[in-house]
Amino acid sequence: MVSTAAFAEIAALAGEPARAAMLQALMEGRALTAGELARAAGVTPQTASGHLARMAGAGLVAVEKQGRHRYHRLASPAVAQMVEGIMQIAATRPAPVRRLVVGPRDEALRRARTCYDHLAGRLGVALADALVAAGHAEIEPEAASLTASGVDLLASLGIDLPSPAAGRRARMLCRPCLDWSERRPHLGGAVGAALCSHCLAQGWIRRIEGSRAVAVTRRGEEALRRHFGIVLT
Amino acid sequence: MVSTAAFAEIAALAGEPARAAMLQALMEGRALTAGELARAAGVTPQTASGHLARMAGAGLVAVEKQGRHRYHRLASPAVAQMVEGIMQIAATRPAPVRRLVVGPRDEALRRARTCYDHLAGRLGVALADALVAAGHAEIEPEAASLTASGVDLLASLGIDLPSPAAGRRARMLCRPCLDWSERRPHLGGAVGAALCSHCLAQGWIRRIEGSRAVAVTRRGEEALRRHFGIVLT
DNA sequence: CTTATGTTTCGGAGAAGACCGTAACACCGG
DNA sequence: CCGGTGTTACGGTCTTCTCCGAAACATAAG
Repeated sequence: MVSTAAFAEIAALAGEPARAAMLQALMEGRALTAGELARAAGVTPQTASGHLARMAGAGLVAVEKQGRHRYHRLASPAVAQMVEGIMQIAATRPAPVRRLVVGPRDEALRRARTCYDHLAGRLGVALADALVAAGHAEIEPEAASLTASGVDLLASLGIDLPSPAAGRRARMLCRPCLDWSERRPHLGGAVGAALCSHCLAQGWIRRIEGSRAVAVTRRGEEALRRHFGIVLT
Repeated sequence: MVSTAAFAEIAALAGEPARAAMLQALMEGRALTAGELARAAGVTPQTASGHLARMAGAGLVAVEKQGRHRYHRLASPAVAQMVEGIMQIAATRPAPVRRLVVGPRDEALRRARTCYDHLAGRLGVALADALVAAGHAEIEPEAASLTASGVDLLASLGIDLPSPAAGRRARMLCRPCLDWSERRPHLGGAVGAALCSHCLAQGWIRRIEGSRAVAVTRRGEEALRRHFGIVLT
């Protein structure tokens, strides 16, 4: 058995508000400094440092020294998936008191955001829906797959997909990810990551500072409409 | 954002040793009484009762009254997936002190066990490998799929698969699940569950009391060899 | 009705852990 | 070599939460 103690320790690490906030902040996929994470969690740098040391020791975050900064990121996609899993449950909880005022920050997040390394929110779901509608993908809650035409389309856009099994297969299995705000699956995993980084590289979207939200640029709107037929509301 | 508070609350619930033990016990997929869970966690019934009430309130476990017993089970497959995700990380942690003596109980678990609703351990992985080798399935870390021949095979064995999209598609996407003891993917999700329950129903395997381990019966050995070409070491 | 079993509620004791202030330590740029 | 900034270590306070004993409640059986 995965020792209950080890299980509890990992979960307990994620179960403290300050550390939880840091993990969520790291879900934007970038590496952040201890100071940034301290601000994100609303604690002093000393406190954050202690938390980060513990999480690093447990293999939740990886640290990279660079000059006088120490960049922290999630240790692996597996950790991101664990965080996703917890968020999934947390999101299905009945809201204790329905927040009447949903800030603009929330609205931006629901519209488009990153989920570790891929796109989520209405944008992520719209992208997934568009691919399915055009026969480029099959997406179910448990698994997903790019069809041959989907692989071709992405290749024609210059998105280089990882090539498992020498990439000789026309179809390509990929990971679905249940969107917590839309409650519908979107594309995650390596394919989702490739799509997301391509959108960023092409300037179709850009990150909004200090948040996991992303903004769709004017050029992005046009590109998404032309290539995928998406018009984001 | 999924409020950090909600996220932390869920993780904290899973992060207390007694509750963690209960969640792990519930991963065998059956509904257990409060008393059984108390024993599994090594606490008194009063303590367990309190924990279970909190977890039920948070939507982690579902309760069903039956006479003077109250049966508790994981509230949803999503919760099982969250637990799996945490176990994944806990399993990759460097073992603090390598346990030299691995009990027979551990050996049984590594050989064959249930993972919420499907098979895991060497049996689960061998089953997955056999299906892949025979061209009945494609399994990758991120996603998996039964091929047309796989769907036919299972149908011919009398395993009724869930039929998404009216089941008119020959192929069937399904969920891979990384085995924590074997570190390789096996079949989970609805297809894995169908396979597992069929094995149980046919008497090919039987549960070992008080554990997530299962034993392969003599009849099961033969059936697994005949239908899938599996010889479990 | 009475007894036995399973479960929940209540209250207090005890332990664990988060937090910050202060101070020391590393590294960059000049 | 020397400020300035980002980060880590230490010590003490404080809150939080787990845990069990005792007792009440619910249900089934005799």
